[in-house]
Amino acid sequence: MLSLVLDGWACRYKLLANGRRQITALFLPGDLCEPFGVMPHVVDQGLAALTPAVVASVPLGAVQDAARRWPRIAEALWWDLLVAATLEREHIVSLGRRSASERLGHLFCELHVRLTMVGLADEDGFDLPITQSDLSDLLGLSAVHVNRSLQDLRQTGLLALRGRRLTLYDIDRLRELSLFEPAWFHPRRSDALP
Amino acid sequence: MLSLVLDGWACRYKLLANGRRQITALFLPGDLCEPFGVMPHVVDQGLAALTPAVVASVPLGAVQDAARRWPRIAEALWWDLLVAATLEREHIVSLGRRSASERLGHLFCELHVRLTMVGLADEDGFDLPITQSDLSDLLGLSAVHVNRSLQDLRQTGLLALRGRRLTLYDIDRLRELSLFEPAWFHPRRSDALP
DNA sequence: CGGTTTATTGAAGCCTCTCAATATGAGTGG
DNA sequence: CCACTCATATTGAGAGGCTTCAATAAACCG
Repeated sequence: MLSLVLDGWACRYKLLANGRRQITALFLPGDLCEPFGVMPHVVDQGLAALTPAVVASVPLGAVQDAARRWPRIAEALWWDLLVAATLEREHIVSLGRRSASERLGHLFCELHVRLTMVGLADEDGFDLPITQSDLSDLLGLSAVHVNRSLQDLRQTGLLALRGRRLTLYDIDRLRELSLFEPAWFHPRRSDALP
Repeated sequence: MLSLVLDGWACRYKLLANGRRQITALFLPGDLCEPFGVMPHVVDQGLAALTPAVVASVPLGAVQDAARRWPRIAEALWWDLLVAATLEREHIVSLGRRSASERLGHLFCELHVRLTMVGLADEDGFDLPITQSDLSDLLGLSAVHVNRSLQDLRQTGLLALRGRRLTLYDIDRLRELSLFEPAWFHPRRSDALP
């Protein structure tokens, strides 16, 4: 089954024996929950909706047929695979080598790019429908510290977060602070086809 | 180009603007540096040898031909893709939700499994040819703290590290301490084929 | 409106970091 | 075989980032 998020936010996560949760990937509207639909019986991680969500499920066989028949579909699937892998690697970099504020800033920059691509963000910002506790599980922090780092970013005048709306006042400065390098977002499609 | 490590250890890494390095994936003998050879013009990360290494390079075209002609090859490539992705996700979990000692222990457990699969480890342990500084860049820690956590593990009687040889005295206890769950290592091959 | 989730704040402590110095080891050339 | 050098490992001390626990405020929901 290939799962496609149509609306809402979802994630893949792992629950450790000691009760801690780490979110491994975040899925926005338009995202595939598994690259290529591959990865069925790998039970090591769970899938969850972070907001009410609408998800389309396509049987693997249908995906394979479509990919075989229309090269553009195969191309899109490879493209998705590449982007997802890149995001995952950047996630590792964030958790390993970025401070709390940098992680938050980097995430917001990434979300801004991704949401813009599907028409869910404008220049000023976007809707952030998940909780600070979710953010903490995504960024490997405690919820309390997420809250405090968020306040730092606000007091620096970089952003505002009221209700569910995140407003970005100075994206360039936020990117600089977060060591965000959007270069990784543009692999050339034609290279992806095996 | 699909790169295959024949001997030695290599890695994929990212260098941040502030000079910090994060290793994103570790490649042991037998590993492909890019799943399916995909990912050429994605310039966001670098490839480096951590020890003197021998690497085979296969032109992408040849890989595609082979995969098309012999299903077993395609199957193996998908298998590799799955395992690499799983390792990457587990890496995220480690960086986000495991302490320094747990990260080290988990890494050693993982390496023990992977090296055993290619005949480079026995029950007692294996050769660890990389430096503590490399370990720190892999685990998102400082080199100093890697050293101290290593000493903790030694003093607990779980392992020894003399020269380049890592000896594991009590793998079961190490796995428990590190929240290592080898379940993720056994997706069923037949599920992988798209 | 009452009840539940989420956000915010305070205080204390531990884990991990940085800086800096020393020790150990490996490899080289004399 | 020794002296020298460079990389790696180890140790100490102090600081800071982040965590935990716990309490309060604010927002959301039926």
